Amino acid sequence: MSEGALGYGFPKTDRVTRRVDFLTAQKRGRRVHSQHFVIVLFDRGVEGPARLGLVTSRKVANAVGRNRVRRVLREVFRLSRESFPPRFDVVIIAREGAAGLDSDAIRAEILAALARRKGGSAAARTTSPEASVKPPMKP
RNA sequence: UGAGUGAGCGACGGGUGUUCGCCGGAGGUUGGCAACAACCUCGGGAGGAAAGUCCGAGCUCCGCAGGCGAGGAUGCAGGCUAACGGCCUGUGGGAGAGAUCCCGAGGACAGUGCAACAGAGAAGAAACCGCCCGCAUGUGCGACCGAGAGGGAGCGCCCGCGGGUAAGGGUGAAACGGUGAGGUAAGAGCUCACCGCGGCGCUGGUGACAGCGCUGGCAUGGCAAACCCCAUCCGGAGCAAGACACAACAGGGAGCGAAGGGGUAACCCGAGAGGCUGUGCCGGCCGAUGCUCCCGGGUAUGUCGCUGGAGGCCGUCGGCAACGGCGGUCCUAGAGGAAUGAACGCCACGUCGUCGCGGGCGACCGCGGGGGCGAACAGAACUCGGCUUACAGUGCUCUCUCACCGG
RNA sequence: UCGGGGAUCGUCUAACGGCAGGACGACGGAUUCUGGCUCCGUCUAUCUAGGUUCGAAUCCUAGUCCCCGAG
Repeated sequence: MSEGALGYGFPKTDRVTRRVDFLTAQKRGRRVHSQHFVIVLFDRGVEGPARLGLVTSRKVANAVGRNRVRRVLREVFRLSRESFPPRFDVVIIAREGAAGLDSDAIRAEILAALARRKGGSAAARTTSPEASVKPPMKP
């Protein structure tokens, strides 16, 4: 794949697809909580793009509602790649009530949570990964 | 005329544009020995219930001579179907004013059970209050008869014995046929008429059953969604089935393990067979519980199973119908942390105001313009046939209610 | 995908097909100077919809929700 150029695509390599990866991320990763989501960030230690994994249990909604939440979360990931640090596995766990939100509310909540992480304990680590990220190109 | 209510039946379950994306398919370009990867083009990508997972099958693996039993399911008849607990057409019941709808609808003389409370009595019954007959008969009053002794109809109160009876009272969800008449001491299917029930016969029907006739006085009380009996059906598991290819680790086998040394031996030491440091040399590090190869097993993982099928639509023929035959035509989801989306529009649709035009005596209706609001239930995970449940709107039929208009 | 179990006062739990009981709690009262303890009394429930039965928490059917197990 083309090195590091962040388009708006969402190929399979940018997803967490193995159960083991989910488990290690949830076991070792850092957690950021918001009202309707839990975001787990785990540094794989290997160079590569950010990968997204989604967890929506049956408590969130019925199948249609769970699908919608996942699609919107993917859309947030896809259109706001600069907010997701490379090398990290990002697992987003939806909580009860997430299905009642509209797209804008979900986007705002996720981005706010990620920004809070940077402003917090991650400040010491500075922005070395983020610096190499090119700003998103115009569509 | 309009609005609404309830019930039933049927079909449907929006279309489309732009931008950015997703899934798998075909073709092409580039890179690579190849597997493959990236990109480009083309066309495809949720449902009537995809849902619940309640039945029935296909498919796959395991098991299997046959019989009996256990366990489970079904239960009016005939038909349809690959099959079904499904569907169709009927039969018999039930509900309703009606359109119409509902029914697990075999057996209670095979056996075992259950029925609280009330009531005399609750199962092949009983005699409480009653009614009737016979016998026995206490006490008070006592018309009347008699000269008297005494007898004594009758009335009041109290108390039996034996028998008849199942009509009446009352209890209950249910009391061993119902109503009426005759009959009787009083009563009783004791007799009769009608109804119900059973049996037999005839007729119609493939049958469930229906109609008619004769007959029995009725020993058919209820509950089997109590145990159960009878009849029929059922081997078990499920695509995480199952098949194939194969890492690591562990297991088995073979080979290597110098010179030299120790030990009876297994084996050990060792300047080292070999490995790491990208490769070669030097150097460094590790190093016999090691290294290399082979074997079967088959985990992680990958591939297959994986979608063209008891398929949809149209026509025609047979059938009341479910359905079937024939002909034509169409096929376009196949993922695997799980695609079919997001944003902004346009057009249809429904609804609420409003404006214009047309129709009608009128209540109102139709068409058009512009605007606001709304759009359900729900997401394929091997595939079919059903059932059940959820659902915005829309069509038809029937019922009822209200408002208004005309007569 | 398959299998099992459950739902009863606010909570935890009982109940051969026959009046839904108990404990804690709540409320009211008594006792106390007040509160607690104690005593007395009261209130409150069968998950939903149908069906069988004279009668259903119990039996049957459908649905909703919860819990557990197997791969």
